[in-house]
Order: sequence, then structure tokens, then C-alpha cells
Amino acid sequence: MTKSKSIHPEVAAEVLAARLLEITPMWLHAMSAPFRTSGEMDITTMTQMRTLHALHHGPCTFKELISWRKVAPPTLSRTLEAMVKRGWVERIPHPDDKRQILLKLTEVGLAEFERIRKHMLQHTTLIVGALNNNERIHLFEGLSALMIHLQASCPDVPSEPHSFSKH
Amino acid sequence: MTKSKSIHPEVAAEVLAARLLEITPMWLHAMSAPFRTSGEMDITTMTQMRTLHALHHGPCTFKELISWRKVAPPTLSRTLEAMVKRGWVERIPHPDDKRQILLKLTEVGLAEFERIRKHMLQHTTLIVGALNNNERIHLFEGLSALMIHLQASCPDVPSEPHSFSKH
DNA sequence: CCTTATCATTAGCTGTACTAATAAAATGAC
DNA sequence: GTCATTTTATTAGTACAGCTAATGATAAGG
Repeated sequence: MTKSKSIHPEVAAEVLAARLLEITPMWLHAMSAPFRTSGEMDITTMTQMRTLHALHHGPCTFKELISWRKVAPPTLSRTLEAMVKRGWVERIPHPDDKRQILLKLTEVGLAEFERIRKHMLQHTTLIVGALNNNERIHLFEGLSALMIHLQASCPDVPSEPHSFSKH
Repeated sequence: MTKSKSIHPEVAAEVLAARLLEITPMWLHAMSAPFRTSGEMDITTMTQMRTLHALHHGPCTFKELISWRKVAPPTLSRTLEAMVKRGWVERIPHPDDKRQILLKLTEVGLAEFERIRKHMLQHTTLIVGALNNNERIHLFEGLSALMIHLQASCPDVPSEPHSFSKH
């Protein structure tokens, strides 16, 4: 029981992949359901949450954001339009290139990000609280390993917090 | 190394939750990116894939589908409209209640489901293939435990394949 | 029989994704 | 230095997913 190796001497990549495909929709649903019912946040604004997350360490250019989110420029343009209208994000002229823009979280935007993040963390904690410590260890270890490999192609934030015009 | 307990004597639910929140967007992106670039499937049609999955074991009523997907009736109605237009799903009159309808996969719909499923499995296998066996064991064990708890509130398919008018 | 409840759809809103076309600014060729 | 080219963000237009409110058809109940 304590040593899983004795139970599963080997887990084929395909078996693990199947499990991941099974659990992904369930997980998304479990994670987004409370927001949906509370009317607080929709699955559709997960994308806005990602954008808030990208900016919460500091400003970033439009160009970097589309490259990180891997979306087409008009898609981000629209998302930003909505977020600017809500007072979460500011468009700032780029000091070195008038074509480009810098995106920066407002105070309100940062507060909103942290509020939602806290809410999501509480909810997720409640879900995984149903696991016992041994199960949590397995999941944590496994996810951490997966994350390392995913991060190579998909970093957590677009890049280091910027320091423009300091050269 | 072989016994994770010696490394992590305890993983707080909140720590695990934070990791899950971190990895979820990365995972979604890694999973959907190739479909997006190939134009084969979009993140937006994940919902159609779920609907196909719900029906691939047999017909199901509209009512059951909205209860399983936990979406508003008009949402499913529209999704079905698109899927019917593609020839993947049929609307069948309910034998016992003229208000209700039964949804059934067509041959084409089933083939499409299995084709996409296979494609997704191959891609996911490629991703988790980067993990070593020990990591795969952890992830598999952890996900399996999580799935059991999620399944209570979110079953894999709406219900058993139906057998109407057999009573 | 006639009111009420249930069921699926339509209409109309928001939001995310795409491509194609556009306007503004930077870059390069000459 | 001027003009063509490239780069950058936006607008226009389309498709899809989510919602609520309103509709029409059918079942159920008084």
C-alpha cells in the first residue's frame, strides 16, 4: 500500500494518457462549476484569468502576450478591450516603438486577480481535501513532473518582469 | 528516490491545489494546441467531443444530457443543431413523451468520435511519454484517486445505455 | 375541461476563437 | 531622403459556447 511500485510495476504512457483524457473534462467541470453557479465567473473568462496572471508580475507587450497565449492578435485585442472597459488593464504607449503597446494591470485589476485566485484556490483545496495524504503525495509528485515537461513549451508567465528603457 | 514519503512526508491540500491551478492552463494548452494548428479541432469543440462521448455508448435524452453536461437547455440545443447539421447526431422522437427527444449518434458521428479520440490519445501519449516510469506511476495513482472523488459528482457518461419501451 | 407544469426551441445578449482587410509606424533599398 | 516593404495592432465579419427570457407544444392534475 505504501509502496506503489509493488502494485504498478509499470504504467504505459498510453494508459496514463487515457486516464488524463478521462479526467480532464471532469476536472474542468469541477473547477468551473461553482463559478458558473455563483455567476461570479464563467468558464469563458478562464482566458481573462490567464491574461491577468500573465500581467500580475508586471507590464508586458501585446506582442509577447499573443506569443505566450498562442492566440491570434485580434483575439487578444478583443479580450483586452473587455478588460480595459472593466478597468482591469491599461494600454500604455511603448516608449521605443509607437506601433507597439504595453499592457499593465490597474490596482483594480490586480485586486480582482488576487480575489479570484484566492477564491479558486479555496475551491480547489476543498476538492483535493477529499484525498488522503498518500494520494496527495502521488498527485503532487506526478503533476510536478508533468509540469516540468510542459513548462518547456509553455512557460508560466510570458517572460521576466520588464524593465524598459533601462539600457 | 523510490519512496516519495521520505521526501514529502506531507502535502497540504492547499499546496496541491496551487499546483493544480498552475498546471491546468498549461495542460489545456498542450492538449489543444496541435488540434488548433492542424485546424482539425478547436478548444471550442471540446464540448462537442464531450457530447459525442456521452452518446457513444447509446442514445440518451435531451434532458439527461443537459443534466450531465450541466448546461442550460438552449446551449445544448444549439450544439446539437451544429452536430445534426454535420450528420453526427440524430434527433429521434421519444416513444413515451412527444415533448422529449432522444439523441443518437450516427455511423458517421461514431466514426468521428473514435477518430478524434484516437488522435487525442496519440497526442497525449506523446506528451506523457516524456515522463519516466516512476513519474508516470505517481501521476497515474494520483489522478486515479482524484477521479474517484470527482466521479461522485460528475459521472463519466449520463447513465447506462437506455432501453426504452422495454418495460 | 382547463389550468398548470414540463420540455425543447427561438431570440437576443456576452465572450472567445479564427481569417481577411486596414491604418500606422518602423525598416530597408536605393 | 524618399519610397516600397515589413511589422504591429485594430476593425470587420464568421463560427461556436455559454446565459436568460419568451414561445409553442405536450403532459399531468384539479
